[in-house]
Amino acid sequence: MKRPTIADIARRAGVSKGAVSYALNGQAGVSEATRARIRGIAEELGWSPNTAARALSGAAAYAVGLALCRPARVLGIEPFFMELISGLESELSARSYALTLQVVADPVSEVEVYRRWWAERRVDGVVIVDLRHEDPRVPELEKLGLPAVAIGDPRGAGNLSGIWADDAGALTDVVEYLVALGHRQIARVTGLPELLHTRIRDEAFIAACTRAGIGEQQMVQADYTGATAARITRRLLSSRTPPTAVLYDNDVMAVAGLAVAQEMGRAVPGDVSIVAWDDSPLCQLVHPPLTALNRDIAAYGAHAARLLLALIEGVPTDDFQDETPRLVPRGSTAPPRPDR
Amino acid sequence: MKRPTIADIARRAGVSKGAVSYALNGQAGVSEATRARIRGIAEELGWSPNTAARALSGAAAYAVGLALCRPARVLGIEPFFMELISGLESELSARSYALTLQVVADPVSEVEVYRRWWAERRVDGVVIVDLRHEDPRVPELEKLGLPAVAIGDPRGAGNLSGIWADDAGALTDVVEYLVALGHRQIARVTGLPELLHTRIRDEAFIAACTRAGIGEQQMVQADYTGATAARITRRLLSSRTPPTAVLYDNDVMAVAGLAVAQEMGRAVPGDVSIVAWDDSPLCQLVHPPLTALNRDIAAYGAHAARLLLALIEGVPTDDFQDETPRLVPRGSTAPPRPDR
DNA sequence: CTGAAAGCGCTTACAG
DNA sequence: CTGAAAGCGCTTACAG
Repeated sequence: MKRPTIADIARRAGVSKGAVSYALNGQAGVSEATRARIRGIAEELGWSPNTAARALSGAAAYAVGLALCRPARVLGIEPFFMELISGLESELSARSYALTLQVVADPVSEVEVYRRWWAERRVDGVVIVDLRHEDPRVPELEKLGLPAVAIGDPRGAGNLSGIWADDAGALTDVVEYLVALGHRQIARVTGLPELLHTRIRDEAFIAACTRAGIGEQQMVQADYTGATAARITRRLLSSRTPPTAVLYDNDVMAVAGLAVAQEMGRAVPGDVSIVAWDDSPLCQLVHPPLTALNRDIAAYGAHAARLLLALIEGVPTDDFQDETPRLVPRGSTAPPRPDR
Repeated sequence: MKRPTIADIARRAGVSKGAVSYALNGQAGVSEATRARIRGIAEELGWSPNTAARALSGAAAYAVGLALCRPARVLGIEPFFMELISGLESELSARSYALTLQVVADPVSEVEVYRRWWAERRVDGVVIVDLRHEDPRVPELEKLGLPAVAIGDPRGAGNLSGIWADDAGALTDVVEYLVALGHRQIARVTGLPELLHTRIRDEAFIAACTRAGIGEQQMVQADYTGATAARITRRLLSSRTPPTAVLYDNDVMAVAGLAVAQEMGRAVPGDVSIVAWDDSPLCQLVHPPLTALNRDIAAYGAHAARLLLALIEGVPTDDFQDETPRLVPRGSTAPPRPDR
């Protein structure tokens, strides 16, 4: 048998379709008694709204979009994205919003996807990640008028609302901790240089090292993959004055760095200390477990979803600063050997 | 300005809306000349179909659903899901289908999600993963009539079409390889026992060991998490007759097992060989790199999407057997020490 | 091969 | 507080 529509409910309740719509959507226009009766009938009939019909009538699509611009292999191994998705989901599904996902090859096709989604009214809003310096997506989304929340520093988010955390502060904490342990030769293996947070961390790293009177700090650009991090780490550890501590911009690279140290017979943390940005379960999977900057990525996602839903409903919103990543010391950091 | 509709195109082309619809959807009913002209105008106007209107008219929703029933932390760390999603996506987006994702807490709410999706006509079909023994989702999906493709052994998929691979064969390969290396004490750390493929691998493991005349094989139930695998591995390696080779049911557990061996001062592969099911990049991130069963998960996803799309379009389909996972030997396996 | 029309299931002004 | 009606942008029989 066919699924019930509001017309069925209206007939059964002896009211108009309009009244049913008002009753079911919690809008003014029906008495509480009628509303309760209509709700009861809807429940009894097992009614659920046809989202297509809703969307066509100019109401929301009840869906939120997320486009991911990373190659499959990188997406797979970095726990970040799935944790973010879980966090988004927890808020969205509680409000019966669906999450529409698309993997894209580059920022240009990402903008294309947003344009299409919005034109087709597939989504009511989007969450963007990996904010870049002068990010082309920001003006484009503003122009489209598609509600959007950016995960990243507000300085790069234009008029979009954003969820952000104090990366510079967190990075400074790490440097000061390593300096306090006695390290003077500190290296940083960075993420993709075009990403805004990479720049912010770069600057904080240099500033913190300068403040500590360290001139020997090194930065090497990488790309979040284990392969690149392994190559760089081999080079760093083979140099005449190898660093005594290395800070990696994600968990995957830090794990790869640890493996290279082991492969080269260097003790961790005896010969070299290792710190990972992003304390995923990966960091506790290896031996020694990695000292890491911990942040609750699922919470980021949940906050982003809440902000976006508010935006979609026309509630004025502001940027949301999430917790600053916390340094969690584990077995991969220690004072450098005295002879160094 | 408002986005163009087929009415705008029809006016401009001097034809009816119906003709425009036929032309744009590649259906019979218009001459090729008219079709080309209408297509040109649509392009010029920047028209894109309103999916809500399409769906409401009884056509497809142009969306496919995927519900994931794993806790956020597990989802995050196991590369499997993101790779599967990437594979699905590659086929779906090429055909302008969206992927709708939802994280659910248990199989019961998973079925609820399917019911709602289908009632709301949010999706045209779904892909289900982690097939269980006597999986309740299978009869439910059959009853709903929601097109569905299962990733898993056809023996558990009922009338649903499935993408599967010969897990038993792959597991047998591993055992025979280890036996050929000289191992007699082989342990297997399994995945969730309620999953169908866990049972299939269990049986294959016992059969292969029996064929090789090995009585000492051990199986310990685990849950894909590093924490559980670490605990089990500590116990295994502490026993009076520790295994000389351990086969883990996913990459995460194998990496955790390696870390425990290192923590306990056991050499890998000298004291114990390690094999991982699922050769994700994780396996090559650690030292020594892990011998693993390699399969192309993105390809699984792509095949599943293709099968589902065919099903949605009413094309008769059959199960699809994907490649058998290939054993990739790396540094974590070797003959056992002669004194053992 | 083409046109005019009904209808999908909602929402939302507009009258009462 | 309630009802009748228009309309969202498509698709698809049904006539010509």
